[in-house]
Amino acid sequence: MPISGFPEWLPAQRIIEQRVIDRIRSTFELYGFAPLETRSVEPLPTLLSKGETSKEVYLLHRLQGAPDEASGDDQLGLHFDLTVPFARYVVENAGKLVFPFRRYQIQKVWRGERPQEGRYREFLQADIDVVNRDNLPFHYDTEMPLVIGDALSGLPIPAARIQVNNRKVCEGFYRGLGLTDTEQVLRTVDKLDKIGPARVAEQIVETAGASEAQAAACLDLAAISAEDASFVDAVRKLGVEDPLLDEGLEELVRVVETAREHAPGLVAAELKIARGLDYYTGTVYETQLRGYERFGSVCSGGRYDNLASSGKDRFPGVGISIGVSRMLGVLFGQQALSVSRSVPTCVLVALPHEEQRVACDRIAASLRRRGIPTEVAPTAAKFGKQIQYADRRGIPYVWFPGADGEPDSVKDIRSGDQVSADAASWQPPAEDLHPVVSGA
RNA sequence: GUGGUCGUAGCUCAGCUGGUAGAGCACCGGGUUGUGGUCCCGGUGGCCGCGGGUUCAAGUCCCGUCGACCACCCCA
Repeated sequence: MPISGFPEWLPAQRIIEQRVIDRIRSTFELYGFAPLETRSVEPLPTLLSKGETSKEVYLLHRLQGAPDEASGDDQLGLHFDLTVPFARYVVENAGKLVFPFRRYQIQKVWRGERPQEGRYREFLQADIDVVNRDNLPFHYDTEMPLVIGDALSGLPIPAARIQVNNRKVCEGFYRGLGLTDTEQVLRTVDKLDKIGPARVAEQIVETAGASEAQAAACLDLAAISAEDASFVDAVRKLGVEDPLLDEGLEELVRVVETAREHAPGLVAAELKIARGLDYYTGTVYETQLRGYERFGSVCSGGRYDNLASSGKDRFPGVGISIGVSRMLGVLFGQQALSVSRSVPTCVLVALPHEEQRVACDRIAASLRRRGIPTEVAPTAAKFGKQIQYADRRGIPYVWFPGADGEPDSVKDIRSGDQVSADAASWQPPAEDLHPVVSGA
């Protein structure tokens, strides 16, 4: 029986997942991010340092643990994301790392939430971050969406749309408006798509002590959206003044304009985007796949200026994380991904008689030596059965050893074409060598 | 963690106001005695998610539980 929230895929799905991971990984490396893996567990205080997620952290304890072992600062929990462990790692290894430090991390994380389609308790994230000592130049904020756009655009999935906002814009705007509980306003505005403008305004008035005019202004800000710098004018028209607002607008423009040059259509300034964890201090990203908006963000992150520090050293960072499991879970659920075969095998060597297995193994070895994934038929069944064995798995070629000094032959079972072949030199077309993932 | 909908064969689903399980596809075998897919014939396959209760009798009603999904919460 399945365990709620802990998905297990079929081999065909795992092949797709591995392809996706390969693509993401090679793109990350193309941009110079160094590979890193951190342990699965962190001390509880580390995990909780970022806010209200305590309910969702899975604790680790021994079956035979001592009774007093079950509490205190030495308790361990499975990590909730990859950013917090990374921040801890950076502080711990600051002396050995070279800054600015850019790394990627592709690992499972665990959250004790109620599962749904695309929401799991154990899932895979692919994370990039850049951290620096003291001060992190802003241009890294502009680089993040480009890397993600590059990684995702190489996959047979719907186009990604990265929505960007900057918390300085919202906070500055709310402050300039005279509101003090900017966090609360932000949380409420975040529900805009779900509960609608009327109820958001209501709740801002109720929970953040705003006047109706102030609430209306917050909604006006949230309604602004643009794929270029034109959003600045729209914000200015609202007539709110605040230095933090200016700073945020300037930053947001740089993200949007940089993306506009390198990847038109990928990034949009969307001033209603608020979320992400509460340690974000500036830029925030949230990504949807076109046509799959209702399944939420498949990739998000942001700038965090205060996550890691040690003594008087500060390590500001910016990062973004692809929710690989969510993305795939949702696409699998809609049957939006397929793979050409459910095994890596390219060639099945047919077995005429059990006594010829040694010879068939030799043929297989010869093909494998040249990188062609090959298996030998499980039994010396009728050739029809052996072809069927290949067909059901999507294996494209069946190899027939030649009888009595005749040359071997290889059959493309999709077309039925069969030609003479030598195991020492035959080569399949490049596109048949490995399973091919495609959309729908 | 709270609330809701749903769980019948590998898959998609029938099964009436309770009367001890069915179809299509898939799978296996044969027609086709060593080159598949089509077609025809035959066959295997179910603790009706699991546990308890009500009843002479439960797939059907009730409770619990596990799972899937949905809405909150939160978020990848």
